[in-house]
Amino acid sequence: MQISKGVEWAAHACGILCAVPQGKGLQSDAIAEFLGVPPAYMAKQMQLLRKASIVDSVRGQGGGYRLAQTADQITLWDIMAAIDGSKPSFRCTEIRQNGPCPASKSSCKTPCIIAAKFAQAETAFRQSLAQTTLAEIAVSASMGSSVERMEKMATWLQSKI
Amino acid sequence: MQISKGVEWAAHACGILCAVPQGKGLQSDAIAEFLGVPPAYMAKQMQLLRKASIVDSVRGQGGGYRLAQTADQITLWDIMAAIDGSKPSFRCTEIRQNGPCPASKSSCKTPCIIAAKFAQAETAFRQSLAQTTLAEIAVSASMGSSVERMEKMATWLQSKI
DNA sequence: TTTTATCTGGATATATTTTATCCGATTAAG
DNA sequence: CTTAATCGGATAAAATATATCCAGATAAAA
Repeated sequence: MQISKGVEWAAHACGILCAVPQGKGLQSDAIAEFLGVPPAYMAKQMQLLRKASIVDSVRGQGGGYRLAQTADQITLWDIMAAIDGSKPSFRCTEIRQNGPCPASKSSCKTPCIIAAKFAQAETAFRQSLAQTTLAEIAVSASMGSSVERMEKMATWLQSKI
Repeated sequence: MQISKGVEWAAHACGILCAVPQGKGLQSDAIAEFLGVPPAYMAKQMQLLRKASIVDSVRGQGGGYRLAQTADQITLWDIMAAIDGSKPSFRCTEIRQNGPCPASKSSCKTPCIIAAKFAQAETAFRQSLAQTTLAEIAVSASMGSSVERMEKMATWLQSKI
């Protein structure tokens, strides 16, 4: 069970967008350059973030992406759900209805106990991610970063917007 | 992010093995028949369960599979880890070290905050699964089952061991 | 108005993982 | 010795993840 790389990229992309001033936008290619990832595929992830209303896009010359919500409203779960989807990762195929001793249709109105337990575990996973906001991530990331790097990033960003 | 079907199959397979009397074994093909799944692939899942010491196998004529531990010692997490592996599903590719403003090696001794948050969420997931034992599942399943079905299952099992 | 820069959406291609099957080797009962 | 079962590896098909490209839409700037 692997989480797509796009989730990692998208999370870092949103982190950069935190530093983009109000009213400005950062291009998809610039984001890809900053993260050192393939631009064409990064663009796909940005489109998924837009569909989920996590970022806004501005078309045309001088356009780009910006956050559609404040950083404390966006959670890691929002980002993951935008990229990977929010369908349960455990797929119950109703095995209990198969074979020589199938459970009756009527007894299968309540979900299979195994599926229920997995659903419960996935809820725990989602809730954990939903407790982490982008704001928290941005702060932690800047705390763990040297002053030199922060200045370098600010300069780079200036040259792109 | 999808959990492999094998996890579902393995969980149900272990459920059946709960009903196999001490000292007896149930063949892989019989398990597949009972669950209505492809025998060859079911056999692969049984081998994974064996590698994880969740089941024991007996080779040769009259052989088969049985639980290697008591039902209350086996958790859903054990089964899932046996089939899907226990590697983290979020893969941190150290994006922060990429691009025009890379983080220094020395500042990357502590894990990336994003990876850390995902690790935390996965721990919540695992702990939730680890709290559910096979015994609990077997009881719940039998509670939700009709007397007719339980008898049918017992008869079928008798014919196979 | 024309040019330029950017996102949009779909088509396509490649790599990886999942799903599935088969077969020879091994083991044990009859 | 013959039969019945798992073991382990090789292989193949299907699905998904990863990645690229291009024509079209849109908007700012010249």
